[in-house]
Amino acid sequence: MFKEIKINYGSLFEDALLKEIEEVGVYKEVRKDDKLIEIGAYVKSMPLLISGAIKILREDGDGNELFLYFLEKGDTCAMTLSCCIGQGQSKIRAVAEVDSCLYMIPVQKMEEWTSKYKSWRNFVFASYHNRLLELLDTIDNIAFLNLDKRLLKYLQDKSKITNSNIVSSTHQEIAYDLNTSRVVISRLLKALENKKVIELQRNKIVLLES
DNA sequence: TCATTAACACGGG
DNA sequence: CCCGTGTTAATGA
Repeated sequence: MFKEIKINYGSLFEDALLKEIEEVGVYKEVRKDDKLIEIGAYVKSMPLLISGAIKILREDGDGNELFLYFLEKGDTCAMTLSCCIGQGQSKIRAVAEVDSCLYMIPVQKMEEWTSKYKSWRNFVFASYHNRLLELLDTIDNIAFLNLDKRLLKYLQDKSKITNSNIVSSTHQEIAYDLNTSRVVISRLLKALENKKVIELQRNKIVLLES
């Protein structure tokens, strides 16, 4: 299983670091909808994503969820990084979007590697950078785009991470992620279908060629 | 005007 | 039958 690490991270990390990852890392497989991190949880290890995709969600005081972004292979969780530095609790929830494979690294190693390996520092900074850009993009979406644009982007994101133009979600699930009601999603999806952008089926949404 | 909530009918598995 | 879907009416921001 370690060769998976090498394939996805080999170009980023020097051999000595790869060797350490192999020694202390724990390989883990998760199924779709498995919860990886709960809000308020203390983070004990940081994940290196090898395959699959993780959905990152925020939650308001009333328990309403809001989709933030997806993590894909080669990504790590920036929230975890910040938790490790500040010893804090997670502010987000992480749920496996599809069956995924991870390498779990104990947080104690974080600090050690940060001073020891240049490539690790670069990786951490790059991860922060990417997450920040991703978040800005999401904020733009929420603040400046109408819900129909947001919905379309959500579908396209989802299609991208599953490498398929078929999105298997119910209208209700989408409504939860975008923090709105199913009626609205149904109506907007219907409108998109009329515009020949998508095709609707039960439990399935087919994205047509654009 | 547009979202939300509740309610209802339709239909496929 | 159960659940996802499509629609409408009432209400509110």
